[in-house]
Amino acid sequence: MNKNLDVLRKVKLFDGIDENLEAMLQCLGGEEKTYDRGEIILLTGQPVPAVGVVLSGEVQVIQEDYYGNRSILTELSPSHIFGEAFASAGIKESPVTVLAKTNTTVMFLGIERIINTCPNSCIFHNHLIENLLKILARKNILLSNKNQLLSRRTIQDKVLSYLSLQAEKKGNLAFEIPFTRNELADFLCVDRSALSRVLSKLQKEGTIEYTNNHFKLL
Amino acid sequence: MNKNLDVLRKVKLFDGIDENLEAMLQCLGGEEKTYDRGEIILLTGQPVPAVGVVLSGEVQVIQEDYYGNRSILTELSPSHIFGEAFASAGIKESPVTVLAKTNTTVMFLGIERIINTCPNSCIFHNHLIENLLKILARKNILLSNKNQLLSRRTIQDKVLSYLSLQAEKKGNLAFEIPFTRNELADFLCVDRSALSRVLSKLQKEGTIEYTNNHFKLL
DNA sequence: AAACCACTGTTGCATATGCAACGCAAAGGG
DNA sequence: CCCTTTGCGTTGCATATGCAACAGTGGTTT
Repeated sequence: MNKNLDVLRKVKLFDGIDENLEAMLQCLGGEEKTYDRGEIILLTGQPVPAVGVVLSGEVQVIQEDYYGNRSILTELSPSHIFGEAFASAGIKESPVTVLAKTNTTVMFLGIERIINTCPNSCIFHNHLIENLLKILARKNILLSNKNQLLSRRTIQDKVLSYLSLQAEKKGNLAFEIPFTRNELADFLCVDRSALSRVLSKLQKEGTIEYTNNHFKLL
Repeated sequence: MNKNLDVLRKVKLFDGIDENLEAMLQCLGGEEKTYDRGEIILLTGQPVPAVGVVLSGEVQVIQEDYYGNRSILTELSPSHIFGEAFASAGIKESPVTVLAKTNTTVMFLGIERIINTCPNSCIFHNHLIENLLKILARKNILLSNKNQLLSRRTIQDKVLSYLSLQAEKKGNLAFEIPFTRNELADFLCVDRSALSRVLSKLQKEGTIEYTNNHFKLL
C-alpha cells in the first residue's frame, strides 16, 4: 500500500489532497485489480462506470475501426488515468479497448462516487471534482491544438503551426522541442523523411533555423 | 427577459434545471452584455474568468498563429457557450479571439460561481457542475474522434474512417451523412474535388455505394 | 578497434493531392 | 421563361508526399 501511495500522490486527479489522500481513497472505495501482460482491461463496447488509475506497469489505449485498422491512442505509465472522459460523459459503450502492455495493477474509482459529494460532505470532494474538471478542460485544449495542426493540408503548414505554437508557449522565438524527428513526424502524422525534407527547405529559405531539437523562428 | 429564458432553457449547461432556472441565474449572478457586429468579445491574451452564453446573434471563435494565419474554430448560435474549457482549465491568457459576427448579446457566468457550491448550497449546483463535466467530456470525445480522422494520411483513409465511424454510430452499414460534399471536405480538411475523386474511385472499386448524402459500406 | 545501433538527412520514384477550370443538373427568383 | 446560384463530378497539371533505400554521425557494446 505504501508503494501505491507514492504513485497515487502523483495522480493529477488527487492534486492538492496530499495529506488526506488515504481518507479520501477510503471514501471513494476504489477497487484494485491486477492484469497480466496482454490481458484486456476494458473491451470496446463495455460500459465505463469508473476511472482507471495505473498503479504499476504500462497500459495501451487502442481503437479499431470497421476495417480492423488498429491505432494506438495513448500509452500510459503509472499515476496516469484513463476512461475519465467516457465515464464523465456517461457513454454507455466504450469506443476504445484498454490493454495491459506489461503486467499491471490498476485502481478503479467509480465515477458516481467521484461526482456525487458524499453524504458526510467531506471537504475534499469539491477539490476532487475541480481537479477532474481541470483535467478534462486541459485535455480539451490539447486536443484542440493538435486538431488545428492536423487541419493544415501540407507538412510545411503543419510544421510552422507547431513551431509557432511552441514559440508562443515559451514566449520566445528560440526554443527546444520535446521530440526527436521520428516522434515529431508521428505527432504531426506525416512521414519522417518528408518532414526532414520540408525542414531542410525551410532552413534554406531562411524561414527557420535549427540544430537537433533547438529551433528558432525568423 | 422572457425571450432570454427561452434561449437559456436550451443551454446544455442548464439541462435538467428547467423549473428553477431563474433562481439559479440569480444565484450565479450572470452579466449580460451587448456587442455590435464586428466587435471583439474576447481578445487573445485576455483572461477568461467566465463562460459565455450566446443569447442572440452569431459569434465566431478564431485563432491566429505567429504568421497571422487566421482560422475559424467555430461559429456559435444562440444557446451555445464558449470559453468553458479555458475558464475551467484556469488558463490565464485566452489563446483565441471571440468576435461578434452580427449584433449579439452574451451572458457571462463567472466560473468561480459555477464551480464553488454556493454558501446556501442549493441543490442545483451539483447538477450544474455535472453538466459542465459532461459537456467537457463529450467535447473531448468529439475532438478525439476528429483527431483520429485527421491522423490518417490519405483522403481515402480519412473518408473510410469517417464513414465507418458514422456506420458504427448508426449501427447500420447504410446511413445518411449530415454534410454536403463541400462541408465534408471542410470537415476532413481536404480539397473538395480531390474528395469527389476519391469517392468516385471507392465506388468504382466496389468499396462503398452512395448517392447524394446516403452512403453504404460494402 | 570493430561492430552494432539510433537518429537524421538525402534522393529517386510512383502516387496522391491541391488548384483551377469546365460541364451538368437541380432549385429558385426575377 | 431565362438567369443565377448551388452542389457535384471530372480533368489537366504542377507540386507535395509516402515509401524505400542509402549515407553519415555519434554513441555504445563487444
